[in-house]
Amino acid sequence: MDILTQDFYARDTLTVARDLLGREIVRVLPDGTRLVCRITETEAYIGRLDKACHAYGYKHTARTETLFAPPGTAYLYLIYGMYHCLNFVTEGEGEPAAVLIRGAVAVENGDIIAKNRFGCKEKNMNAYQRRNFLNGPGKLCRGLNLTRAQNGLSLTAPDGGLFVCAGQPPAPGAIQTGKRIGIDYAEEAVDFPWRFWYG
DNA sequence: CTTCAGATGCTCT
DNA sequence: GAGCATCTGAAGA
Repeated sequence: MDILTQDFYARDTLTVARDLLGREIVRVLPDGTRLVCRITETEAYIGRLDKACHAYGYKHTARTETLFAPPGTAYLYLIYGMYHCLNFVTEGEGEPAAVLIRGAVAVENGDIIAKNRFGCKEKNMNAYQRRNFLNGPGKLCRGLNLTRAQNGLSLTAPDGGLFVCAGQPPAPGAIQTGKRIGIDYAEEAVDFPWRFWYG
């Protein structure tokens, strides 16, 4: 198992966001079951200069403390009262930044992920469910059974039950870039092309 | 295919 | 009290 180390996350956030495409998120359940999915869509958030980032202007609050944690830390928070978003902390000492995981495809134990999402087996999903399986941050967290209970976990320690493996990154030419989703409040930052996807 | 309202609770002012 | 890095189901074109 080639688990990505802290060096991977301790880089420029835009670089990490691109480089995370094709990588595999491994979620080890308490009973040892491995839920695995491949990352297909990411977004970068950089507190230093990005009004869409929770820690814009180095703002410290109870929620943003995780963004100041070492690179390779999982940042999870509750959104709209009922969904969760999974991020990976990037950059380095004192620089609050992270990559939001917006989309993925199931690789291992898809039946359990499908059960978390729709209460059925992967094979029994209808066409609409297949198309909308893990293509959103809230959907991904629901499928992998991730909540704020995992906030602050280290992604570089295998015993945490959440880490990322090397996987198979796409060819650079296959990566598409665009504006981020759902941050209309962020003034000039709404136009930053910090969303990456492929496939 | 599209738009649209409602759900639901934490976070920050 | 206002707003939120979302999703779903229903209804219409």
